[in-house]
Amino acid sequence: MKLLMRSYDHRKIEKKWQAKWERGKCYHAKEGAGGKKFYALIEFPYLSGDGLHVGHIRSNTAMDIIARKRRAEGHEVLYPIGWDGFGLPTENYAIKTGKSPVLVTKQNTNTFRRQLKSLGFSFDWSREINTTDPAYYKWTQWIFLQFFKDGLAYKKKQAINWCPKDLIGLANEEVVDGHCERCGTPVEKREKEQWMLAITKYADRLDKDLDTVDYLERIKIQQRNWIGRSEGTQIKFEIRSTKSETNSKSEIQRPKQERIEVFTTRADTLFGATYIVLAPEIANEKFKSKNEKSQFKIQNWGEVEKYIEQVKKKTEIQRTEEGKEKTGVEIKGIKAINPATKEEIPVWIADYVLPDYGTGAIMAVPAHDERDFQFAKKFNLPVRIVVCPEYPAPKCPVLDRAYIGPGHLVGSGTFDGLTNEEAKKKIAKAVGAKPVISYKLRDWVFSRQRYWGEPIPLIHCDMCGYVPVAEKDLPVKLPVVKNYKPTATGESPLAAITKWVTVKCPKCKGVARRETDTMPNWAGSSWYYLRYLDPKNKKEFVGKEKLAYWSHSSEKLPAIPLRGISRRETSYKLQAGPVSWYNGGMEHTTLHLLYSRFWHKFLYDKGFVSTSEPYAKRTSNGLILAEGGVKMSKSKGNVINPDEIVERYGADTLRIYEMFMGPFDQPVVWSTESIIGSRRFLERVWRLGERVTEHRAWSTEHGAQNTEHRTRSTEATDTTVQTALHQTIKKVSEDIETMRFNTAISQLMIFTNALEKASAVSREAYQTLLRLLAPFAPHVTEELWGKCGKKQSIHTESWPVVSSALEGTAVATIVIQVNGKKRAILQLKNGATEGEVREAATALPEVKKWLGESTIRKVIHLPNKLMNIVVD
RNA sequence: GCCCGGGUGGCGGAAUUGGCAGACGCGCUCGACUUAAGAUCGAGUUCCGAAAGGAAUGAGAGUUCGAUUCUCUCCCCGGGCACCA
Repeated sequence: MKLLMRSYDHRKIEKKWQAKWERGKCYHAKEGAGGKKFYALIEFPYLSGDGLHVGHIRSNTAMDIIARKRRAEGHEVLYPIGWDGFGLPTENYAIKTGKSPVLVTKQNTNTFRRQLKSLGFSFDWSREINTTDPAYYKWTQWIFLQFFKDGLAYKKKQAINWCPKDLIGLANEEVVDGHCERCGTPVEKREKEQWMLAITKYADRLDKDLDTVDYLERIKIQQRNWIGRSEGTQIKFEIRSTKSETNSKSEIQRPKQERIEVFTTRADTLFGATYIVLAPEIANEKFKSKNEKSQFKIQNWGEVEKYIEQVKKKTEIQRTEEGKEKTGVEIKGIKAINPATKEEIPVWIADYVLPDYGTGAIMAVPAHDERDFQFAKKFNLPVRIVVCPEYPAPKCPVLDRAYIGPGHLVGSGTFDGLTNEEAKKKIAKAVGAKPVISYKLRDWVFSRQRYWGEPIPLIHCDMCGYVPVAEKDLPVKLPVVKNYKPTATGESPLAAITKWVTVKCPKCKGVARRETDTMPNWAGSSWYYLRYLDPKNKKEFVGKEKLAYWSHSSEKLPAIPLRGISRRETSYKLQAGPVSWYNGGMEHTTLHLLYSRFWHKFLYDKGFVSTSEPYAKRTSNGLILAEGGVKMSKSKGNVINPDEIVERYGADTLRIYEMFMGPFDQPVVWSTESIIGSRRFLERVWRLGERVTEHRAWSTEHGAQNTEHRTRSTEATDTTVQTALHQTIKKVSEDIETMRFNTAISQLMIFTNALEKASAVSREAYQTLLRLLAPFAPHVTEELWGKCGKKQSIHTESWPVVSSALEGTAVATIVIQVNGKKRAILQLKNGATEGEVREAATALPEVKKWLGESTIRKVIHLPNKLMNIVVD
């Protein structure tokens, strides 16, 4: 085992400074007068029983570095911390151990708080919040009621994703490959009454407004894909009973016109639509009663119904596992009329058509859609080519797969010869189709049938329906119960507590029942960043002044390309905040990040917040994987406990190590073996202090060891050190902004190496090194700063700036190439002309050798950088 | 299948308007110090070659005086979505 340097005792130093900072309230956001404000945010930890993960430290350290740099740059910084507590892991743990979730939460909070404090993050601890605190979830409930009052929270009976192990309904976002995101059990479908939040009402703005925020491009792309905006048209198909054609006697068999509307993005292929397909669920709604009333005589209704039943029973996985193998049933007795060709085409039902996308019905164009093609092949339906890549089409080929590319129209009457893009609009217009935008995004299933969540603050009265709990009666507190176990019936355990459930209706005072479903664990985190601004407010979820104060905290953002915004309507004022910079995990992109944007937009529409987006900037860090490149997990026993690393190497070393491991936005593999490098670096910085000779503190403490160094000159005369110093200031400053922490640290190491090799270590150079290193390693730099005789904290120092006078160098290093291969390096004066460089270069023996007798064809010269001499 | 990343020494990784490939760190080798080990310091460490030199950034082609970087074709790894009409 490696031994660590003894004079740098991280155990003593780190505890000492943490206590001092806390006593001095050094990192409390001051809320003084004006000035630049900066709100740095990390995702507050979920209070799992496993304690802090090295992944938390990666994200927290990054934002801590940025927060500390901003303070040094004169910003007023808010960097808060809190706890996300509700949800299944805590509840399951409580059930397993028999402890109450409240107690478990308290214990976990204490663990997390201790661990986070041991790492020296500059959090404002006076603003701690906890989503399970009634004083907090009162406002989560209050916001829910605002949704309810606006009709955006509604109850709906529908087939939902049900996890048979966790006994809980899941949101679409929580289902991964047909399995429960949490426990991996295959998800079943269940008909249940659920509370829903109408996030789809905001689909358009959630997509469009991404243009106004500075998120990593891949985050935007992932959200856009999830929202799944697509522009198309709805086309009406008339439905006729086939019997009515052959038997014209009966009036009943000549019903009023019936229509099916389909959604398509390929109106250009309408002439190739050879059948239409309904989602089974839609067919049931549409034709069941009509069939019974014999408006339409469907000859095989029994068969159709049987298929509908089969589909209902299928689980998500069964549906996906079957993959491309299509199933379906023709509805016999009716036909649809293709509005372009006026032909009668058959009507089918099949589960490859989804009930909740578009209209739940499609026109099938087998020649130009892969799924329709497979279906047509299986059921022997006609394939009609209407788009050809070449025009005029050479001859009609037999397709072995659908052609989905662009081309010119064929077999489409007067539209022949048009490009399919032109035809899209013209055909849609000709058949009176209206433009429609569809989204993949679904409304958010918002109820959970479990104990450990915010109770939904509604009361059901037989007379009045659902009535909101009066604002003065909030919060609706979770009752203390003996049994938290979920019930297999799909009812929350709260339903069993008669005393809690039975209440008076707030409206009519009759006997009524409380809603017993609770909210999903995403509720509390959808607005927590607002509560940090005013965590103790009893009257409002956030005070107006506090909100206004921090809502202007967003930095001037760099110009970001506004993708397509010119074409889209921007009728409302767009502004992002209060959060200036939010870092977190990629895994929350389509969950928490999307949900909280939705909540914020709603609050904005209600006038409660003044910005249309909550986060001006969002970045994301890669995962930390266990050695071997696998995920850390308790079951694999490869979880790194940060406590042990802090104890052995110190918080500063761990922070440096995690930032140095690799590119911040990419996954990195943990290597305990490599940590020593970060520790050695800090030890070298420590030892370097002993060579800053003119200071008394060092000379008294370490006098005996460094008499040799003290005799050397202390003047900062070494220009290479000066140049390196300014390069370092520049590089570190830039790299922090772009989150390239690994190369920032590498530069600090390079500079440290340079100082070690220098004949003398100037006080200026050393202290600047400490200031640049301080955000990364706050404790050891604070200690060394004190040793330099400073009375004030290093973390109140201003950020070093590059002095432009020292940036340029007098000497340029020029690479000399012959035929593109490096052959020599020249040191010449800055700004040497091509002639001068050429003369000097060709004089060099190592260049001469390569030039030989051959003639020079060409010379490429990049001033101060490179010369390439091209010969035969 | 579609959409994002990524592929560079024994390992983590540097290198951008195309211009010194392998910075920085880990590991390893040799040396100094030490009774010894560790720590520390010094030298070395892509491959082939004794050297001169040559080859090399997943594979192959192209553009260029010059390609890790740009273009095309393909392979592999990670992540996301997945019958979304």
